[in-house]
Amino acid sequence: MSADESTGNDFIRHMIRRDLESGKHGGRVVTRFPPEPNGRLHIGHAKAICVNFGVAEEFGGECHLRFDDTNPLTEDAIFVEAIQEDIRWLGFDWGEHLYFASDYFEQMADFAVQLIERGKAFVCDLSSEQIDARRGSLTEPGLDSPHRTRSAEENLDLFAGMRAGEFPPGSRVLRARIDMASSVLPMRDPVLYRIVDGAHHRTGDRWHIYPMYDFAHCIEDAIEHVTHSLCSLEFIDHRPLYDWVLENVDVPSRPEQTEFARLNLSHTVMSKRMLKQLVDAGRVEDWDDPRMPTLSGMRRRGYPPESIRRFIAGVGVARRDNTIELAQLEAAVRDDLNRTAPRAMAVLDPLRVVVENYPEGQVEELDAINNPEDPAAGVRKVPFSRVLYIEREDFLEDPPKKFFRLAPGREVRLRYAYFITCTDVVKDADGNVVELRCRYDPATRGGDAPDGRKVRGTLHWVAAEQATEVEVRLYEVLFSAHDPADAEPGHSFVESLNPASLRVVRAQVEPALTRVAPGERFQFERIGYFTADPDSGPGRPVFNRTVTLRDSWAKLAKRR
RNA sequence: UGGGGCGUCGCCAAAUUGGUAAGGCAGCGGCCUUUGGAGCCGCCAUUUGCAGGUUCGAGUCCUGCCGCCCCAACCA
Repeated sequence: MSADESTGNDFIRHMIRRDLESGKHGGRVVTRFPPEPNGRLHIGHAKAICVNFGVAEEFGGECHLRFDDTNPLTEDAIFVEAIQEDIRWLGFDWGEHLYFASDYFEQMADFAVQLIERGKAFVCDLSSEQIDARRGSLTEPGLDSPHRTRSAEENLDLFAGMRAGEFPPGSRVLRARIDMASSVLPMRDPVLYRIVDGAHHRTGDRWHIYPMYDFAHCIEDAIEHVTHSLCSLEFIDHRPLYDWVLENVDVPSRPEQTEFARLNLSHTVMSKRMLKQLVDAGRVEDWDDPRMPTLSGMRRRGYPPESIRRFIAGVGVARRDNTIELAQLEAAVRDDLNRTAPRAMAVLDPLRVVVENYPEGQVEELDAINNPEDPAAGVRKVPFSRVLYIEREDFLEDPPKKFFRLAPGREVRLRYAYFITCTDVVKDADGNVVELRCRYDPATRGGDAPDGRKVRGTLHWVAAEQATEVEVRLYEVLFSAHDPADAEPGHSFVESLNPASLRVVRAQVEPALTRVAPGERFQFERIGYFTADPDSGPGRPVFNRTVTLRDSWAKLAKRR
């Protein structure tokens, strides 16, 4: 990953540098991020956002946030707000440049009239099914509509009728007159306008006709004087139509479309349809469930926005299909959190330890470093007393080779506290270990042995009396399949949902972890990074596991 | 199948006008360590889908194959 957030040498930036040198577009750079307000943003959108805003920033241009709200049937104002919140959170600012496609409806209708007057568009009375039947196939040309040769006067009259709401939805459309035999399917007399019944979240019932993407998008770009219209690869077949519309209508500028490959992430799905299905079926809590690849989900999961930007910069921008390993995203998240997250101790699966030679009733306040990577983070006090909790998996009665933790007769260090030696193991009637009896060495206070003796293991711990029990949500990948969307024929992507994607435990945490605000991020020493969920109450935090620490012991143990 | 896009290390991704294969993630060794974390050091493509050709020289040019993805919504 590069030091700054831009790779600076992907094909798009090369192109823009070339354009700047040649003076194309008057030496200006104007990009845009054009979300449709019909769902929440996900990590795939983050790439488009970073590319568009990033490029504008780097070349002294501007990036417009434009809602592509041309389909009132699927869109909703609540997404307009949510999308802005997510983009701001990611760290981008569109300044004055907030636009809505719906604000251009009047101009678009005028351009449609221009096309009609120029004999480039016609009103077609065919039904959707009939148009479909006449589209031809990949190898066969389509059939001309019987209405293709209507006079401009008649078309103008019919279009005015459509606009006035004189015809029912589906009864007529405005189509471009291009070429029904084109090998480029979007050029086969594409629909430009359809009649829609239903209120638009911004224009209400003012309109009865709505423009299609291919007609609307290029005009929106042109109206805003966008210079570089960057979109995903799937639109490459639409570029001839994008250019055709702009050539046949009197637009104020000539934007240029360039396509790049969208982001795919392993172990998740990126389609809005599938994400919505997970929400609707209750497979996840909501769009912002911490397991979702949505920006709101990642925010709640504890991913710092900076880490997402670094991640996007690290994977680059190119034209080939790609699926990035989840591990790469997690590496970016760890890299950020390692530097910024204060450390604290929490025991997720407590095992009681009694330090037999420690005075009953005594409590010591020991110094603990808040962040070894950041001296400015300072130190805090951690209480130590006779009864403690350690992680159950940090003790093994019969330890294998290379297990450096606690075992009968073995000495380990309690981080920032003392060396302890396990002297006895207490079991219940079923033979389960329920308590450890240990002795401590008073000379090792703070964790250093004055005689210089070494211990291999250092354990995190918590003083039982002073600890608070809290809820901790342990997340894993949502899907166990590498590419869930690529399910076998006859099978659904939901079948590869990971049943262990959420596990809730009750943990014991040190005092520093009880008064935290939602969104605060911590490293639980030796375990992973956690963040306080919005579900947290005063003094009653709920923690989400953001990502585990790298665990070379787990790797070693798995190998044997 | 017509059209289009793409094939460089397990996953991403660089490589000025052809000049002799960056980097990141993952992995593997080692050092260091009061987090089995972090950090540090080292290893990890005689080779760019395949086969030919041009050239002193090809990932970059030419020819022919092979493979993957996208397009037949009144969605975007």
